[in-house]
Formats: sequence, C-alpha cells, structure tokens
Amino acid sequence: MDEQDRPRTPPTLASVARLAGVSRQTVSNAVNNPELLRPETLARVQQVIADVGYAPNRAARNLRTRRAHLVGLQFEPGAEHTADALLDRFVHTLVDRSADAGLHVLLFSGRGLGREAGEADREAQPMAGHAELWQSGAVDAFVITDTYRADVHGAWLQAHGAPFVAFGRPWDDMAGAVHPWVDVDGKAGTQLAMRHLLERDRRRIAWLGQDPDSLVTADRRAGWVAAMDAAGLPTAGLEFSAEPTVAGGREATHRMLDAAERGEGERPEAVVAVSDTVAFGVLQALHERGLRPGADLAVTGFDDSQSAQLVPGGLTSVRQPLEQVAVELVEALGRLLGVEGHDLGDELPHASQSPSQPAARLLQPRLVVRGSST
Amino acid sequence: MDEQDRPRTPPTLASVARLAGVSRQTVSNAVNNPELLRPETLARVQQVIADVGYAPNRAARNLRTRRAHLVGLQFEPGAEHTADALLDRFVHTLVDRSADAGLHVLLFSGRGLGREAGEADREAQPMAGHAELWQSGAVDAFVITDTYRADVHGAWLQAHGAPFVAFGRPWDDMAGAVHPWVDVDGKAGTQLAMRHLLERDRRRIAWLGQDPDSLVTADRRAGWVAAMDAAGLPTAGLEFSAEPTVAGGREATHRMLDAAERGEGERPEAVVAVSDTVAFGVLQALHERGLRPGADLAVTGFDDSQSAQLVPGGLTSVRQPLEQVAVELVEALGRLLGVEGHDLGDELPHASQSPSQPAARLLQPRLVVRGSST
DNA sequence: GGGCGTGGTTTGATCGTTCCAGAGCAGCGC
DNA sequence: GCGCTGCTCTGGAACGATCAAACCACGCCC
Repeated sequence: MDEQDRPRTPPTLASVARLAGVSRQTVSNAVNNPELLRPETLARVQQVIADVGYAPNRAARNLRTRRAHLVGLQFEPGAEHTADALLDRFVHTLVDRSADAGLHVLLFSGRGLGREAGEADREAQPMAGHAELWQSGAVDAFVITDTYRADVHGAWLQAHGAPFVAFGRPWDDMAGAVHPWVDVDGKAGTQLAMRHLLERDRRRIAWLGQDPDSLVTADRRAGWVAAMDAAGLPTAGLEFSAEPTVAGGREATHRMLDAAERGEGERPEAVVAVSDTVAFGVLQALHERGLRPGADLAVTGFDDSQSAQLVPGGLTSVRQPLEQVAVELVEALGRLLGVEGHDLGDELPHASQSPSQPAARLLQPRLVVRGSST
Repeated sequence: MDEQDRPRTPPTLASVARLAGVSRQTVSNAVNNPELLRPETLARVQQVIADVGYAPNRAARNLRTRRAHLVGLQFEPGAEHTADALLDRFVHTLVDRSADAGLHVLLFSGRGLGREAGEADREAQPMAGHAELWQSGAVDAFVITDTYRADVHGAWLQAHGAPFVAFGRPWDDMAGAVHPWVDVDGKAGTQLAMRHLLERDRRRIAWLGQDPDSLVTADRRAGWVAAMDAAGLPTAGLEFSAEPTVAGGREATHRMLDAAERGEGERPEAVVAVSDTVAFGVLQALHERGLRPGADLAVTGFDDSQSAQLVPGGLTSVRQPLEQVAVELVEALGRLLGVEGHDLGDELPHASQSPSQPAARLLQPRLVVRGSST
C-alpha cells in the first residue's frame, strides 16, 4: 500500500525484466503492446511492475521515439480583452483533454530560456521561445492563440516544419491554410446580441469598438452592420470608436451621450460593445452619470468574462465556447501527431475528410442574457 | 538569415563536431563550459553551431543528466475564489521567472495521462498526476498552490523524495516544514482594510466568511478580530457566516440587513468580506435593496480580482503580491535544484541561512482603495 | 520427414548527450 | 633529459528506452 523506503535508483526496464525473469523487450511490450504477450507472461510482468512501482523513463523514451509528448503554449497575458476568460476556461480544458491524447502542456514565455532578454530582444526575435523548444525537440507541436500575430507565428512554424494548431483564423488566407484551426464566429455572436436587442424593441443601437484595428474587431462589427441592415435600420452616427480598454469604453460612452445631449441626434437605446472590457467602460460611464444599465441604456459585451457574471445586475454578453475550442484543438492535435491509443471513429463517422485538407472549424457562440440589457 | 531547406535530420553534437573538426565533447563543452576551450577553438565551434542552427537535444540531455528542467504545476480551477487572480498574474510570473532559472512549467490535471478517469478515481488517487510525472522523471520538482490540501500533497511528495515549493503555509507545522514556502499574510491584509475603515470612522464593522471552514479564512478573520479588539470595539453580533460564493455573500448580506431592520441591533456601517467573491455577493444584495456601496455601507474584499477593478465604482480590496510570490518560489526552486548559471550572491548578502532550514516567507499584501469603501 | 508459416520472446544496435579517464603537448624547475 | 603541472582536447562508456531482426518451438501440410 505504501512504499516507504524508496530505492536510491528508480526501477528500470532492465531491473523489472530481471525480477520477472524475462527480457527487456518483453517488459516494454507489456507496457506498450500488451496484446503481444501471452496472458500469463503479461500478468507476471504486470505484477512486478506494480510491486516495484515502475514507470518508464520519459527522457529515454523521448530520445528513442523522437517524441516529447509535450505541446508548447505561449503564455503572454498580452491580449488584454481575452486574458481572463482565456486562461481560466480555455487552458484548463486544454490541459485536461491533452491528457487524454497522451500529451502534457508546456508553458513558456516569449523570450528564451537564457538570461534576461530585454524587451528589445523580444521584439527582434519574436520566435525565440518557439525556436528553442522546437529545435531542441522539447515539444512535438504548438498551440497558438494569438490571432493577431498568427501569421508571423504560423509562417515561422510552417517554415520550420513544426506542427501546430491555432485558436483563431488564418485571416490572410482562410481557405489555403495548411494547419488546423478553430475559431469562434464573432459576426454571428454580435448578431445574437443584436437579435436580442431588436426583440426588445431597441432601434437605435450603437457600436463601440476600434475602427480599423484588428480583424477580430472587424469580424464582430460585421455582425452589427448586418443586423442593422437586415432590420432596415440606419447605422449612420451610431458608430463610436473606443480603445479596447475600460477607459476607452468609458470615454466613448461619455462622448456618445454628450453628443446626444447637445442635440446631435437622438440618444441610442442600446450599445453593443466589442468586448466585455469595453462594456465595463460603458457601465462605468453610466454609473457616473446616474443612468441605469438596461432601463436607460441596454448594454451588451463580448467574451462573458467572470466579471460579467459578478457585476451587480449582470452584464449581458456573448459567450465563446472556449471549452469546445480546446476540445477540438486537442483532437486536431491528436490527428496531427497520430494519437496512440485512441480508437478513432467514435465521432464524425459521416465523412472522411480529405486528408490533405486540415480541420477548420468555426464555432458558434451563444448569448448570456443578464440585467444590463433588460 | 533564413534557413530554407531544413535537413531532414536536425544537427547533432556529432555532426557539428565533424564540421568544426573537433570531437563531440569539445562541442559539448563549447555549449556548457565555454571557459574550458581555447578562444579560437570556441569561436570556430560557435560559428558552426550558429551556421547549422544546432540546439542540444533535450531528451538526450535529460536522459544523461537525469534532469528534465521542468517543474510541474497542477492546474485545477477548483478553488474558485482565487482562480482568476491566480491564473493570470501568478502563473504568468511563474512562467517568466522559471525561464531565468532554466526551467519550463508543465501543466497537468489531477488525473493521470491515461484514458478518462472518473471523478471517483480522482478522489481515490489524488496524487495520480503527480506520481506519474515524478516516477517517470518527467519533472524535477513541483509547485503546489492548493493550501487546503497542502498537507496531502506535501506529505506524498516528501515521502517520495520529490522536491517542491508551496504557495501557502504548511498549516499544521509551520516551523518544522521541510520544504520552502511562500504565503501572504491574510491577517495583516484584513487589518489593512480595518484600519482604512476605522480611519473613516466606521465603528460597526461586520465580518463575512465561513466559520470553521478553511485555515485561510481563519487567518483573515483573525485580522478582523484583532483590529476590533485593538480599537476597543465589540464583535458580538457582527459576524455573519457566508458560503464562499457570490450567492453566499448575497444571502448573508440580506440576512444581516433584515436583522437590522427588525431592530435586532444597529445596521453595520461596513462589511469586511473574506474574499472578492463574497464581496460581490454583498454588492449584489445592496444593488437589490437600492443601497449604495460606500455611502450606505462600506465594503471591502480580498484578492483584488480583475472584477474588483472593473465593477463600476470599484471594489476596495486587499491585493496579494502574487508576482512577488512567484518570484520567491522560483528562487527557492532554483536553490532546491541547484540553479546552473546563476551567480548567486546578488541579493541577501547579509545572512547565510542555515542550509537545513528551508526558505519560508510571509509576504505583506496591500490595500487598494476604490469606491466601495469611500 | 522436411519445409513453412506463426505467435511469443530474445538479442544487438541505436537515439544524442554527458561523464570519466586519459592522451598530447607546452612550459617549468632541477 | 626527466618528471611534473596545467591546459586542451579526445575516445569509450554509460543513461534507459524502442526498433529491427533473429530465434525458437510448435503445429500444419504436402
């Protein structure tokens, strides 16, 4: 039940083999290909393995098989608006599911292992972290999440033959992507929020987000445009540029309401924000002006951050299926690396995808309605 | 500048040696002990290394040196009230600093690598994940963060000779701990909040937290008791039990205010909550009753979660120095494993700690004052 | 009865690195 | 000239696993 005096040197394949009276290879097979052994031999070996608490040495196995059974995940809280949600829900599911595929997740920061690399170095060598891990064979593949720099990362990884999957579309060339990717349909998400607001008879619905900025922003904004068009509503004068921060959302809201008070058009009845972060800026501005979210101005966010649930009254928000994203990414990873011990064929028996065509999935978000829009 | 046609097989020590006209060992020394080589030899070898883009194979090195250069971090968002803050700030700093110590962080979930282990299995074998990693030599050490189960984890790791550092006190035996640990002084944190409230002439200050529950709770509560005693204020009737959830905080607040309205004692002027999560429950309850945080009832939380900053008006909260915790844990880890390439002696030249006594640090939090208490 | 396929097991080689012992060579003192 | 020390550098032997091929019964068939 308890192994008190651990031997100084851990058990090895050879030591187990000696104890079981078989050869090394037989022990190896007992671990990796049990069906090759005669039942009685298998039982005997397994007994010894259990007795001495043998576990195959990872380094030796990795060396021989040229597989580290590790996937690298760069961990920069850089992208502020996705940070909280991403780390908690996405990473946890990723870690959990990776275990099923026989993989562990290795976290690394942008700069390499060496001594302090300045910010300048990091700019100069954005792939230092990836390069180090890949060239030393420390990881088998990467998960990249930063859709902004997906092109840079993707290009480098592809050029160096490193397998990877991406959370985020390859914006420049969606059809021709050579790597699997999973993303959430931002346009559809915003349309969900719009439908909800329109159903509640809001007509003048404003958009808060940065104009040109990122493609993620453009995607979400497209949902607002499409919904307004479909409802036959004008968008003119209803778009307000906001930095992707709380302060940006707050400032834009004040600007919007000031304009209305000056008589420049009617006050909007609702605001659709590009992110929860910006939406919280809206809530702050309303708070400062003594206005009530929902009653005086409906507000929706995007990401369904933890804060959206916690804020009194609640913030209506578009929830990304981050868990599902993680699940699908791990599945793609498994296919990419050739999952061992995973009898494929459980799901998706319908179509055998063209093997040359990597998986590409656009998942649908859903709307979580709370007090800020009712 | 760009290596277009990657050779099928990556460069090895031997291939570099051949190109440079030296032996394998010399190349190895060029990488690990440059000072052993004659300058001109070193330059020649380094040139070849740069040319072919050689990086030592991690698996081979790990096998030979019996070091994985990886630390395991169990990643369960279990402890809800610390989740968001912990993951973002703590883990990021941990990853970043570990790189300086030549380590990477490996994330794993409770259950082992195998196929789906049910919840029951996890209960039965709480150390399955740790055991697998340690026995296979996949990691050199662990970082444990779950102070509740620190005893269980710590005991197992210690019994198996696995090095580890802990974020959290070894509650049962603080003085006799055999492992380094870093924690935040919860009592002092609450006292900071109390001093702030007392300075603003709040006298009837309530405590919201679960009675016996965790030692973390008890620690924080002690600060409330001490501050009330020191100020000569009674605590009777000012303590309200609240489940460590938003709902728990909300319910307790309603209970508290209902009692006051029934004339059972005067209404408290302030509430000190055991966590931000509970504090958000308080804010919700106030919202529902049309009361204003700060003006009608001062509220303070604990953890300084992202939400505390985002909620309109802001939530006054005790901020844990999570970055500092991570920094000190990595330093302890480095000492434990014998950091290579880290000229110790920069800091703490004052006293050479007794080598048998592991590092134990209790860090001081600080108070972030926002609208909920002013 | 000899050749042959087959399931179960063994043997030798190999993955790429570091450890260890020692070789070669210069300089120095006697 | 000899031995010694110190500095460079070299070759063989691990580290612990898997791969590929060989080996050995054994039963089957012509």
